[in-house]
Amino acid sequence: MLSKKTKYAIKALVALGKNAGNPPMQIVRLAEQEMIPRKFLEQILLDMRNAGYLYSKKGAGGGYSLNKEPGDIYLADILRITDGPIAMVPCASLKFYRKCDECHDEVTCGIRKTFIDVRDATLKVLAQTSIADVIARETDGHFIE
Amino acid sequence: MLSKKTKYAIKALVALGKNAGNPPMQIVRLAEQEMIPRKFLEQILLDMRNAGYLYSKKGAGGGYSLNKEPGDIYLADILRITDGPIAMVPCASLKFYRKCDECHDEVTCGIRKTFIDVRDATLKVLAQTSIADVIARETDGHFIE
DNA sequence: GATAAAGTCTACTACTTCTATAGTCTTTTT
DNA sequence: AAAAAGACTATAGAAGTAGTAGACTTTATC
Repeated sequence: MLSKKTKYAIKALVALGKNAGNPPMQIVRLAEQEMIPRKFLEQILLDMRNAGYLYSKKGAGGGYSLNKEPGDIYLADILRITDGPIAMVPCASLKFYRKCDECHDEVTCGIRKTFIDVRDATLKVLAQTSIADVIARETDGHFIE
Repeated sequence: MLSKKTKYAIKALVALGKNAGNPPMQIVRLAEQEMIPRKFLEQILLDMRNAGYLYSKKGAGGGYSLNKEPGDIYLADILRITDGPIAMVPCASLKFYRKCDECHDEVTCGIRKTFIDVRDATLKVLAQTSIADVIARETDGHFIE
């Protein structure tokens, strides 16, 4: 399951993406608008800023804005910042590889192979879906339905 | 992340799959062989028995065996028993659908649409990979490497 | 240069879920 | 009757998640 942290992160990025062009958005406003606990959002934004996805400005008139194009921010990268590995087992992770405690021989592990396939399938979606895509899809809904 | 419960479940099914044809396997033996805490395994096997995947027999000479062909037990079904939903957000789940608390309008939610795609990609693997496949893949490794 | 408006950073608490263990009961075989 | 198994329920400890608190720093503006 996706953590709330990650959902909040995506929502915040989407909101900031829509706000592009305007003056930066304050945490408080963003929190109210997206119904995210303020202090929790604060931490999340900080993480994403430190990862280079957001630009922040202190002081009066300050706030947050995107540091990249919405089309260049992929969900896979966000998930990794907020939730860590995308793979369902550590030994199948690309960026957070770790040996599984339960695993004796990784080379012949049938479970591992399957979950590498799952990881690849998941990444095929998440590494190709950007914040811009999410925004685009928000309004699509009416036509599909 | 996959829970230990699920990993243990898969390992147990694989072991029982290999044991097919022989007399049923006792929990204690299975636990020792697969290095799974005995009482924890007990619960897991019980869940899978109640879900119809295992056959159990009490008393001397009793134990556990598969109640289906290894080729008819799919990982997706096991995951659902032990870990619940496969989708990363409840509102994108096929079998455990639930509204997301953070979501206002599900129809236009761009996040939901993306995670339905992820779910479909994941299921394409997990709903087509059986215990028999996992067993087959265990020995494949040598040739691939 | 003082004040206020922002973000930064660290620590902590409450809650929930996961992992594991314990113990008692039931069934079946010998 | 005794022993060998599984069935079932309760509980404890550990880890992770969500959220809160508060003191600190930077910047704009008057």
